[in-house]
Amino acid sequence: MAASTLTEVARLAGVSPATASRVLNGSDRKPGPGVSERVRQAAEELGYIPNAQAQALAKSSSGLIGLIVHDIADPYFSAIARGVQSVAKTQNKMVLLATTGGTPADEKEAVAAFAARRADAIVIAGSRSSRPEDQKANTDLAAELDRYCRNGGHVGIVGQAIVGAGTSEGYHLVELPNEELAFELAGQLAQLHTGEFVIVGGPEGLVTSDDRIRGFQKGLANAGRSPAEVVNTSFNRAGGYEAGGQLAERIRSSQPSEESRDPADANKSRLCIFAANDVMAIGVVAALREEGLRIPRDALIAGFDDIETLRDFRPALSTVRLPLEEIGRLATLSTAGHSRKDSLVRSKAANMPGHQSMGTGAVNHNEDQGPGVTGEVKLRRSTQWTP
Amino acid sequence: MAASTLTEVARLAGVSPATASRVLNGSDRKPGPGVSERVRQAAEELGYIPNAQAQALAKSSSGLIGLIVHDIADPYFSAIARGVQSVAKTQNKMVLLATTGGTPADEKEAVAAFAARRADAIVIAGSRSSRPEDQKANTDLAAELDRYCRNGGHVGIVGQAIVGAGTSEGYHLVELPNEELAFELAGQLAQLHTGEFVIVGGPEGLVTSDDRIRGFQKGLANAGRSPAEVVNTSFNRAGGYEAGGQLAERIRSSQPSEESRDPADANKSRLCIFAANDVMAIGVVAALREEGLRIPRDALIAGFDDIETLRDFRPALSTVRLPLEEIGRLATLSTAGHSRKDSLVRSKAANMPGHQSMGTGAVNHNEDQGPGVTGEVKLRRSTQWTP
DNA sequence: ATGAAACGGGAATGCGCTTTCCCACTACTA
DNA sequence: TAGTAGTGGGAAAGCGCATTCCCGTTTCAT
Repeated sequence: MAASTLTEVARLAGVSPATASRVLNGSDRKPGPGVSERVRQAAEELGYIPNAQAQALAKSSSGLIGLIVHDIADPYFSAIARGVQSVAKTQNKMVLLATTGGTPADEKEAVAAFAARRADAIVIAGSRSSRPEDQKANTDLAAELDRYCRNGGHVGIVGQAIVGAGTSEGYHLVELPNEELAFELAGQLAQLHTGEFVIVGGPEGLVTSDDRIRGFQKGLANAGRSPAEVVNTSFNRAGGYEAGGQLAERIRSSQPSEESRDPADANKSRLCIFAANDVMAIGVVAALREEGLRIPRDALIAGFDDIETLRDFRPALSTVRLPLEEIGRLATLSTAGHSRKDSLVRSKAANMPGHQSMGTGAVNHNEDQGPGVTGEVKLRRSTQWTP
Repeated sequence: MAASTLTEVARLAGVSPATASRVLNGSDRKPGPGVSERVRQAAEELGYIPNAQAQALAKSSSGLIGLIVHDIADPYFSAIARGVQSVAKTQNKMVLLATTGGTPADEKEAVAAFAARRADAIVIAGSRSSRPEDQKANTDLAAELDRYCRNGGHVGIVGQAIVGAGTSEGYHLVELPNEELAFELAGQLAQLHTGEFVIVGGPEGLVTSDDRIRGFQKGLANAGRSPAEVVNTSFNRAGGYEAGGQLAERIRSSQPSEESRDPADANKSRLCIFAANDVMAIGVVAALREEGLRIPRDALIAGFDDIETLRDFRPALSTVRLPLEEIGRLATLSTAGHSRKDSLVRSKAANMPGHQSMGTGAVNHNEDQGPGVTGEVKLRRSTQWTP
């Protein structure tokens, strides 16, 4: 018992397949009411479901949106995925998922697979890699994307432009103000913390991480502070946990003895640890606590992303809110044309008030005045420490 | 500049499309080495990417796995999605995502859409609804699934069987021992908590929630405790937060005055709140804290699922570990045939030691000895309270 | 009343690929 | 040497649908 076809429906309704096709889909030609009714009824009777493959083949448009993420279980990506999914739904499209672990080679594979499926659009989330060993794969990825675009595809990129990719028609970049927001976060933290800073970041060459680290360092410099030491590790909870273990030792050894401890200078001796994302920050906290240290008594922790499920964490992380779901929406909308008149699209905010020396020049890099994303620093003044 | 076709490759290589097809895909007929080389080179030169739609149409198998979830940003579902994705990758398939918010009508739509795309398999995660008003939609869903299966599709269902769905060949159920594990959790909690219990659950008729509530109540009864009051709300953080607000008042009003408070009887006056999932539990905690209450001083909180990003929450939730990623894997594998000899598949553990009165009879319901899932209670003995 | 224009419907072609069927040719065995 | 099995390749028929023509009818303006 195979699925019924349009031809069968047509035969049952006593019309030609062409007519059946016209009534069952939104064709511009509208058959007569009597005929329409018969066809619709026949379709109902047979439980007809159009073969999307055949449709796609015939009109070379698949109704598919490809989404590329590092890891769908990472709350950062799943939040973006929700945004993508939501606009896909409004457009009657489906989203095809590919997870790559961040490997450019896998991303290239995914793009090829999406191209093979004639996806109408591809959304790439997740940091680029600028590591030398990934350069070749990045070039291949760029080439693959170029080809996809030349064949009429649209791609929306979240974060950073893909190095080596041409600026052809189909490219749409949703920039994330990682550097700017990290800059601002550093500035605000520097105001309430007089002690030392340490940065826990992802592996060198992970652009998102590097951007945030760079911004943070610049923010410190701008506040007249010396650069923070950087610990590079993996860009996830495990990495944060590992770094936290190292830092715990260090904190303990540099701590004043229990007797001489004075709440008044706690702030000076205390470390402020900036983790390049919230999940890492949580890992840091877990490790520190496991070593018997207490937050915020022994260290101040800041993260990035403002992950939803982590907002109820206590003491609350200082972090930076990124509207992840909207970012996903924007990236998807940008591929659908007409995005600039959409109300969801706002101009990118200047996130570095009163500071021009960062070298980025104009804040909005988008030549085409494309969608911009605004974030927000969420500072937690958990300066008081619990003994 | 359109994408190149197989015919073009064939022409460039000086062979027929048939031959080109044979060399570029794993056909059973292997053309001569010279020819193969020419074709492969021509394909390379043209940057040929096979049109998956056309392939799917021709061999009526799409290489697609459909995944239906309530909300991809919910960590419960994104963990399952990761599992699905991982086995999809090993099978060289792609996963198509549909989010439904739990509405059976939307789930039916999703199944139809997947069927239209000729998905090789469909995995449905997310609780069923047993509410009367959803009955019609459930029946429709079952019918749609039945049809899909009769047409050769395979479906893997996570959690509960879909009411009204026939037990045809393609059906595979990955049962979750929600009731059993909640039973056990209640038993263990009853051992360390002498006070009252309250249950915060999802809306009545949400089967997963109902199962967990029922199991918990039975566990309490088995421990000689009176049934807990049940607060029904939405099955997410917001619901937990709302319920937490109500409970806060109640806790405060029933609390002994500050002066007469005696740590010795804290355990008796304290409430133990079981939230039907971790995210709700976090919501409860957030609300209680906002009302000035402290955990675990003023209340004990337990959850369910053991969500990864929530494991570092302090004080740690008592919860139940469900191997979500593996559940996703199992559900996907079950649709691929041969799952029962797979090493990942273990028999379902009996999670109700020494207790036979629950009425479920044999613990393993799977007639076909299909895959089973084992969970684990994670009790947190945070009985000491911080003043 | 007669022409053009609009309309409702069907036949046929093609989307890009797989697969069956068929043919020519080689390499055996008897 | 003749007959047969095996082998590498091509021609062609779809897979299920959209769409372009094309044709017969009706409607309207002239």
